[in-house]
Amino acid sequence: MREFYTITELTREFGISTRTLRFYEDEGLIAPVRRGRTRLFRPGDRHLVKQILRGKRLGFSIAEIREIIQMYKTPPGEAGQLRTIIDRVEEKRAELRQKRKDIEDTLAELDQVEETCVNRLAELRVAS
Amino acid sequence: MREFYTITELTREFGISTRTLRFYEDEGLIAPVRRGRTRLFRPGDRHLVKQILRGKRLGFSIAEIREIIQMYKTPPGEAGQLRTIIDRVEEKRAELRQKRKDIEDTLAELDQVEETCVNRLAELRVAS
DNA sequence: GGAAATTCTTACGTAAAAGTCAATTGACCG
DNA sequence: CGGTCAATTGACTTTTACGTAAGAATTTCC
Repeated sequence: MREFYTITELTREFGISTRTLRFYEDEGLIAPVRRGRTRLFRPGDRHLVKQILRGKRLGFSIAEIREIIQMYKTPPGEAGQLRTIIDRVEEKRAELRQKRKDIEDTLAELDQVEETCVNRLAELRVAS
Repeated sequence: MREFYTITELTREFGISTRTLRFYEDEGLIAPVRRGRTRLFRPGDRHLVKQILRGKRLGFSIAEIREIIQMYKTPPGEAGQLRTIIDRVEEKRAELRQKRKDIEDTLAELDQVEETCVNRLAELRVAS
């Protein structure tokens, strides 16, 4: 595993722009180190970018993604804080399960659509 | 099943604004009938709204939702068109399967977070 | 060592998806 | 018939998530 990635290496790997990565840094989602003014992305930063893009695909806003990322960085914290985190984790899981159900429902309806199409095609073949 | 719903009935049921429903109409996602200038939503319109909101939860844009909705309205079409639809259905399914995988991955990471928290809580209890 | 490429900051622009506000217009109720 | 409540259209505003452009500083390559 490489020690550092340049910004354009990551933009190419993930198909995003430099503007986007800098924006994510402004938003506090990633914090690459610097050599002079130039950003150096560590493997951990790269993994964060993956998680961010995964969140985006699922329709989470930057603010929501920031919350999720903060969960990943579980701080040593005291008991009350730990329980708060556990609660938030459960909330996010509920959201994700809802999305998963939405997906299953949509997939089922698309199956229906395809079946209808296939049947009509069969009818067309019989009629010809 | 009721014949018609008013706009505010639907806004209350789904927790959205009248502006939103009118916006969806402008965008061609729904087409409620009119009594004078007032919109009357039929059960079919209501179901469409459900599908739209499901799409939104999954992070689809209005344009993408419009595409999906058009698939549901499978037209009688000729063979070539039917095959085009089948192809598009398969594309959407691929997208949905990607999202489902993203969800599974995120859920797994959240499980990890929770486990870490629970373990630390246990340590705290031992130390006390 | 000079040109070309990469990176940086700063700032303004924009598309999508509504929110908000204003001015009407019916529709119903006592 | 007067009032009030719900609905409509139209215009302007806002927020999010970047795009784009300008100009300076580095770095890299021949």
